[in-house]
Amino acid sequence: MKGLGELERSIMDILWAQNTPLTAREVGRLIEDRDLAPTTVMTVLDRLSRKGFLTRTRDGRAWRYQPAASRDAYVAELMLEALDLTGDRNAALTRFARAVSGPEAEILRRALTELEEK
Amino acid sequence: MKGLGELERSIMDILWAQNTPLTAREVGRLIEDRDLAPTTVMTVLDRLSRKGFLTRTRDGRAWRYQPAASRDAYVAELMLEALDLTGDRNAALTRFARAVSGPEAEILRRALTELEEK
DNA sequence: GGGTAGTACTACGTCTTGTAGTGAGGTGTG
DNA sequence: CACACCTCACTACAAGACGTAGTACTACCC
Repeated sequence: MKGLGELERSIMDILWAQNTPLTAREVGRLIEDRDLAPTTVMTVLDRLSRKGFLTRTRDGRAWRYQPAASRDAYVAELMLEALDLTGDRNAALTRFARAVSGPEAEILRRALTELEEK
Repeated sequence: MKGLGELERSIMDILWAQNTPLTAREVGRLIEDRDLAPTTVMTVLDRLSRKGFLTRTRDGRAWRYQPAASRDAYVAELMLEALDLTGDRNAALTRFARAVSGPEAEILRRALTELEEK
C-alpha cells in the first residue's frame, strides 16, 4: 500500500473526520495552521485519489473528495501488512499481544471472543 | 521509525536469518540473485546502522553487522505504530481482530490469555 | 464582462533509496 | 620489500516520492 507523507496524512485526517465529501477549497479552509496555496491542496488531493485513498465525484465544476476506506480499515490494513513482513507470524503476533497496553488487550480479547461466538 | 527500501529489507532478512554478525562481504555473498557491487552492500549496511536497525562491531579491519532488534520486535513495533495513526484505537483494534484469520486469532487469544494470567 | 473558483498541467527543491566509483590504509605472500 | 587485495570512508548520481506552488484556461455570478 505504501505510507503517506505528512501533508497527505493531515489531509486524510481532515477527510476522515468529516462525514461528507469535501471540495479542495473546503479542505484548504480546514487546514488553518499551514498557509498553503489552493493549488497545493488540489495537487495533494489529486495524488491521494490517484493512489486510491480517495474517491471523487463531480459537484458542478468542482470535485468532492472522500476517503475510499475508513481510517480504521486503513490502520488495520497497515497492521496486517506489517505482519506480512515477518517470517514467523505467530511470534510477531505474540509479541504484539504482549506489547499492547492492558485496556487495549481487553478490547482485543473482547473482539476475539465475539469472533469465536460467531 | 520509517520503513525500509527493498534492498534494505533483503539485507535485514539475511541478517535476521543468521544468528551471527556478518561482514559486508559475507552479506554480499548471501545475495546471489542480485549482482551487487561490494560497495553497494557496504553502503546499505552503513545506512541501516545509521538508522538504528543494525549494530556493528569491529573485527579486524572489517565491521560485523547484526540486527539491533529481532524481526518480530520490528514487526510488532510497526504494528503499534500503525495503531498510533488512528484516532480511535479501539475501533482499529477491533477491526484488526476481525481481519486476522482463524488460526491467527487463536494465537492472539492464547497470548492474551497468558497475559491475563500473569 | 471582470472577478472568482476550479481544473489540468507543469515545475522544482529535497529526501530517500538503489547503485556504485575512488582513494587511502592496512595485510599477506612471494 | 613490492604488489595484489580487502575494507573503509567519502562522494556521486539517477529515479521516485512529497511538499509546495505557478500558469493557463474555462465557467459562473453579479
